[in-house]
Order: sequence, then structure tokens, then C-alpha cells
Amino acid sequence: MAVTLRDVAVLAGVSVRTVSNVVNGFRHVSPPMRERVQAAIDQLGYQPNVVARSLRRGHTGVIAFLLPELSVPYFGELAHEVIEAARTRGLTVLVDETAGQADREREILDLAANSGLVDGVILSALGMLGREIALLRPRVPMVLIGERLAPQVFDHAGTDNVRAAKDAVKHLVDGGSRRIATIGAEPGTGRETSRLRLQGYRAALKAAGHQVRPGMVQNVDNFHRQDGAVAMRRLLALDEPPDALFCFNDSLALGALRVLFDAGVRSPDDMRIIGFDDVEEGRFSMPTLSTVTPDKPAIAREAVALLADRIGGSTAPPRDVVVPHYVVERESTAPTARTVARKSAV
Amino acid sequence: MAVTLRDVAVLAGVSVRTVSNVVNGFRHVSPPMRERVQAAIDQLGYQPNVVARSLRRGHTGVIAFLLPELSVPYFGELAHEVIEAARTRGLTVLVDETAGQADREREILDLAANSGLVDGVILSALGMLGREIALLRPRVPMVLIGERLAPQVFDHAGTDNVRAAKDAVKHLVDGGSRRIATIGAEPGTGRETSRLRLQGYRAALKAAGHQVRPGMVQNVDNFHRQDGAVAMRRLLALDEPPDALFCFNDSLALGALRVLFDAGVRSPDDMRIIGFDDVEEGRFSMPTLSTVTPDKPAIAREAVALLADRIGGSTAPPRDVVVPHYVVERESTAPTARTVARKSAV
DNA sequence: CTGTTAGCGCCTTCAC
DNA sequence: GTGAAGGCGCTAACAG
Repeated sequence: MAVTLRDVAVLAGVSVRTVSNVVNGFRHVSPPMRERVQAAIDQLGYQPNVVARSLRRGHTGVIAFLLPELSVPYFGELAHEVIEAARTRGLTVLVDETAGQADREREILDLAANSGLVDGVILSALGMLGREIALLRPRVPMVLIGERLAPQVFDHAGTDNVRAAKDAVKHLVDGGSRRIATIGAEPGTGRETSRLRLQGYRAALKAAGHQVRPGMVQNVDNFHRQDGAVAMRRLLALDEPPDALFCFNDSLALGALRVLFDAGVRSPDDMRIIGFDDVEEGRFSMPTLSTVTPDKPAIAREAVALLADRIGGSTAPPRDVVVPHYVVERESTAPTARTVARKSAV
Repeated sequence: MAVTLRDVAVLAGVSVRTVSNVVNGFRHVSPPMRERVQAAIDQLGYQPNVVARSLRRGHTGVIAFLLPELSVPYFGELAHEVIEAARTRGLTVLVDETAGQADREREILDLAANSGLVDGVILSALGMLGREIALLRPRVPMVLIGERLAPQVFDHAGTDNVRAAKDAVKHLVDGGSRRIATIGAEPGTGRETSRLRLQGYRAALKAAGHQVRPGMVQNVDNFHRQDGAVAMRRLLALDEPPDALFCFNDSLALGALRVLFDAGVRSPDDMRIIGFDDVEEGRFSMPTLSTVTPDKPAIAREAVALLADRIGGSTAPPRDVVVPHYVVERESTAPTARTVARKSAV
């Protein structure tokens, strides 16, 4: 059995109360006493039992981060940031995967939020609909990250998807592209991210006086490289393929890039491409990938801050923290001889 | 306050013992009784307090997976597999990052292993040396993954690094490459992975009657894409650059590939490249990346199995599970006109 | 088959 | 400044 507070007390010849006081850094303990107790602690190698402490205190110091899949670059990077942000507040992170499926989200959320194991939950939901989430009553605080699904009920941290998408497409428009396609629509799934980015795409085209042409909006089942590859094949099969492309995330864009290369279509020369997320991978792809970068560290920091605030007892109305985004121009949308010529002609 | 076992017992008009029995699916509870209790549970929305249960039972049902960094593709993918493997055994995973630094590994390991919060630990250590790890006496079972650092003390699951590296280089040799460089040595760090893969590289060259030429072994500080890029620049600056390259992981290879492209050197035509890990990214790079694939799901599965076994009380001597690896040939080492010609000339 | 009860290890209110 | 004791919610002996 592990050594307990009592063991230390016996060895030091004091009461458990006193040991507890020095362990928890209480003031009002005489220096000699503190020293004696500390010696006993060191000698026995005592370490507080977090579970017992949690039972007594009513909180555990661990928060759950529920996300679709760690092997997806964006989520791996985001989890890294969340863990980092939590660490600065002395919080430990329990990561669990939902595969983006509603039933697993429900199951895992229920377990995490109601078992007393964690003090709060950060949820990146993909499967559950906003109206379902809004009805949730987790016993511990919950903040939403990414999809802004129930802003009137839960805190949320994320970027302005519509504006960010619009900025991405505007970047293509400004560069002289005319036939701008997009990959990432998910009709019928009710997924916010996809819906909002599509909205931004349409808004940008409209603002530029362009039309949304048939075939230019490619649906996908998922946001993986493979889905981008499949969609790009369909795009290339069009009578009039696009001269530019906005993908709803970088993985889709990277998959599309690969197909483009196989087809002998060059980027940016023949097709300018911009993604979304700014994953590390896009800084080394060929060509390097232009993208919209949501400030991931900021999203993580804000989400953890929001959660810590609730755990601390805040009953303020739900807050929605919008984190800034930036368009990052890399090779995949760099000006080419052709686009430069076209622009100067205007 | 949350509803407790006692509340349910009162409502159902039975003792807590009976409620506990139905909650834990005990037999020997009369159907009508079970039904009555269940009704009370549903009515109150009762959920067991995991913390209290853990304190009583002495275990929590969560295991820790300590790794260097989730944003590194290999670890993101491995974490995904570990979570998956743990789930099939009803275990939850607490992921924490160490940045591969010895002091943080110590600190986090100490916290995880001795606080009672987790039932066991899977550690992918990079900073701590084997001799230090061998001296560790965590209070909960620990299994090592990746680096085989203290096989006489702790269970371990991983691939045979020497043979895998040897196979990778043999693949280059067999393809007709003559000047084979390698990126990933970490002299002076004491890191096993690097040391073993270098050993495999040397062994393969020796077996083929090749020499290890000066400049052909490129050191790195880390295994990120950027490190591969930097090393590749040095390689290209050599009087006689290599015609093939073995990188100790895929990220290094992907970074190297990018620099190669910028320099106008084509792969596989001018330089054949093989990596290690088989991350998803390498299936979409240009060219797609040949690699040695350790069976990640198997590594995760074995590590979790080993740990579960120890948690279950096994006192068997430390086991070392060697998971198979395979060389995967993709575009970056595909036969080229040149190598084919050279081989047929032999 | 079901009720009673003693802790699991810790923190904290109450006395001193 | 320090000691004694109750109880956080649950499980599992021990009765009956």
C-alpha cells in the first residue's frame, strides 16, 4: 500500500492536520515544525493521493478534451495547444476521440461530464447537431471549440468561419482567378463548419460579381486528404475545370494537390489553391500551401480560460470568443506570369 | 449537489447495498427489485461518482500515455491507436506531452505514476536515458513504447529498429543506389532510436560491401521536417552528393524532399529516398514516400495488453514484444530508367 | 437475496 | 499553531 498522510503524521509525531497543512503550503506552521514534517515526507516518499483529495475537494484538476480524431493533423496540433494552455493553469488533459460520430460523442460526453472524473469539458463536436447540444445539461462546465453550435447556452471559442472563408476566396479573386471551385461542402449533415465556409465562399463570389457555377461546389464525406483527392478528380473531369480552388481545410487541399500533380496540372500556374487551418504540413508541401490560419494557440488558450472561469464558478452569460484569422500566402497562390499579366491588363 | 447512491436508495425504499448491486450488474437481485431500483435511478438521473468508486476500489480505469508531442504526425497517429486499443478494454486514456525533455518526463511521470489518478502508464521516452529509467520505481505498472530502454525492468512494445533500418537501406542498395546518405543521427544524446537505426544503416552498407563515406551521416537535433530540410541542404552542398537517402523518420524525409525539389533535384530519378514510420502524409507527398512501416495498431495493442496484464496483477518477468515491420515501396524509391539500366548491366 | 456498516485517503470545521 | 473527528460517495465484508 502507498504511504498515506497518516503514516507521515506518525513518523513526524504530529497530527494529520499538520501534515496536510505543510503539504498544501498553508501558512501558520512554525518553521521547525514544517521542517520536521518535510523530513518525514521525504523519508517516506509521500505523495498525496489525488483521487482521495478529489473526492474530498469535489474537483480533480483534470479537464477533458473531446475531439474527432488525433491522427488528423489539425486536431493533433490543436490538442498540443490545449495541453499546453492547460498546463500553464495546472490542469491535466484527458483526451478522448469521438470519430466525429454523434453516438460516440453522446456516450463519451456523458461519461466525461457526469462521472466526476473531470472538472470540465472542451468539446469539438462534429456529429451532434446544435439543437441537440443546446439541450445538454452536463454536470460540469463545457465549452465548445470549433463549431459554434449553441452560443446561447455554452461558451465558445473559434474563428469567424464565414469571414475567414470569404477572405480566402477574396484572396483568390484578388489574384485574378475567375473560375473558383470549392471542396468541403457536406450537404445534409448539418455540420456548421462546412455550412459557414460555404456561405463565406458564396459571399465572396457574389461580392466580386462572380457566379457560383455548376460543379464548382464539390461535396465530401469527410475532411481527410483522400476526400480532397476524390473531389479533385471530379473537378478535373469537368468540361471547364476551375482555375482556382478553396478547400475547407488543408488536408483536403493537400489531397487535391497530389491529384493535380498526377494530372500534370501545375499549381499555382494552372490552378491556385488555398486551404484552411495552417497545419505544419502545408509549409513543406509542393507547392507550399496558402491557407487561412486560425490562431490555434489563441483558440486553445481562450477555450481553457473560458472553462477555467466556469470551473471557478462564473455564472456570466455564455460568451463567444472570436479569435482572429489571417490569410497566409504561400506558393500555391503566388502570383504567376499569367495572373500578373491579366491583372496589369485590367 | 449530484444525486448519490443514497438518494436512489431512499427513493426506491431499499438499502444502498441493493442499489450498488444493480448499478454494478450483480446477480442475485430479484427482477422486481431490480426494476424498482432502476426506475429510481432513471427518475433521478443517477450516475455513479467515478472518483469515489476509484478511491474505494483502488483503481480508476484510466491509463496515461506520455509522449513527446501530439502535433508530430507519428505520435498523433500512435495516440489514436492507443486510445482505440484502450477503448476496447474499457480503459480511458489521459494523454500528456513531455516535449521529449528529460526533466519534463520525470515530472510528468512522477505525477502520473504516483498520484493514484491512473492505473498504469505507457511511456514513450526520448529525454531520459535507459539507465535512469531502469532505476525508476513507479507505483503503478509502466510499459515502454518505442525506445527499448530498460528491457530487463519494464515491459516494452516496439519494432526491431536495427533490422528495420537495415531493411530500409537494403531496399536502397537493392535498387542500385551506391552513395547512400542518412539523416537522423543524434550523437551525444544517448537516444536509442537514433543509435539503433544508425547501427542498422551501417550494417546494411557493410553487408553490401559499401563504405560509410564522410558527410553521408547527417546529424540532427530533432526529428521534425525542418531538421530534415536543414540536413538536406548540407548534403546537397557536398562535393559528391548522395544518390539515395535513408531518413530516420518520415518527417525528416518530407522536409528533405522539399529542399530537394527547390534545388531542382528530382526524386526518385536523381535521389531515391526512404523514411520510417509510414505516416499518412507520406501517401500524398510528391513523390509519395517509401518508408518502413512499423505496425502502429499492433504496437498500441500490445502496449495496452501488456499494461492491462500488469494492472491485472501479472508478475511475470519483463516482456519485450517485437512488432513486425515492412518496407513499403512508393514513388520516392521506385525504379527509374537509370537504376534499371544499371542493374541490368550487372 | 437484502440491510448495516466500516473504511478508501484526504481536507476542514471545530475545539484547544 | 495544533489535535481530534466527521464525511466526500462508494464498495464489500459481515450479518441476517
